[in-house]
Amino acid sequence: MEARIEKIKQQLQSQGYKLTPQREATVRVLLENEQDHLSAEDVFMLVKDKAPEIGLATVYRTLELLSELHVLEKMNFGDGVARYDLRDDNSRHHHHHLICVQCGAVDEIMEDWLGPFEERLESEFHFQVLDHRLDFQGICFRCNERGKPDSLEKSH
Amino acid sequence: MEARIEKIKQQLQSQGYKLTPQREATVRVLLENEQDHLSAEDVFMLVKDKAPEIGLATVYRTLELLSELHVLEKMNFGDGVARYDLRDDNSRHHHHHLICVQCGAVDEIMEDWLGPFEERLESEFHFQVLDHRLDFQGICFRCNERGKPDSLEKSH
DNA sequence: ATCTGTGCAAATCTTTTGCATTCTT
DNA sequence: AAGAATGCAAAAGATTTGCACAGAT
Repeated sequence: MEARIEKIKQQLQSQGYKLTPQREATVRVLLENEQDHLSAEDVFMLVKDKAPEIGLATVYRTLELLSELHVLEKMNFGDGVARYDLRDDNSRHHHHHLICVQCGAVDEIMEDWLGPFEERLESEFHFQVLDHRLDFQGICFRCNERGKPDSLEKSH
Repeated sequence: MEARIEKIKQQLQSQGYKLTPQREATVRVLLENEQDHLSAEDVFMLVKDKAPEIGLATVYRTLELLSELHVLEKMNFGDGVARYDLRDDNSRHHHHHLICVQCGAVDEIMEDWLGPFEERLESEFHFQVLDHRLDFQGICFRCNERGKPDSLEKSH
């Protein structure tokens, strides 16, 4: 954790920015909730516990800055708010999302299935791929289990 | 075209809704610009040519209604506005997007590459897939050509 | 008459911006 | 003192909602 903060600090400094207390508190919240796809409002509320004087605008500015540095990825799952994902260490991000339409959970698959397709895009479509995004909408395993704990259960 | 409007009319009527003149004008705009991923504002301006008295709220309500009926898909490409895609005739939609980060164009690939993965998700992850979304960000063939018309051109 | 749909304006919600103040160097 | 960063409040932009009115059955 400290190592990752140190790294982000260096990414900021290499571009002339500082890791201020507010920015650090924001980054810590993101690290502590790495799987959670927080919205700006979510981050704001969590950061307020650590640094109650912080303003919402600062959170937005920090998230924007970190997105520009490719520390975060700004995503939109269609619910009207932007959500932020810490990126894997370097450049491209290689995971996919499983979005449950029932409970709203967003799980991640930490594999990259798209390499072969990206090659086809470049050779056949002359499209130079910089990044990708793959989301599946459906019913997650938790909701599936809840609905029919096992095949022995009677329906009503 | 008329056949598709007729079909949408029936989808509406089967749920107790009517294809009013405003709704029909909206649908026609969507059909005429099928590849264009229009925003609500875009649709509004185009519909105004056909039906100048229409209100923006009506366009929003129509787009929302058609999305609920799965005639349209509401998408978000990250530029702060929702965009709408006519869906292929029936249920699941099977095309992918190539989003150019340089000129903003959104092209479509009318193939479905994900069938095998969806099977894996169901068997390995117990995730019941209802739909998916696959977007690639990169540089489109047009911008690529503009940048280097052919490989004979010298760089500066 | 009733019920759906519409236009307009106001309200709401998320995000951005202006500006005076604070912090860091 | 100078520049960067912050907090607050106001502004902006997209979308939704309340409501009186128009249209169709």
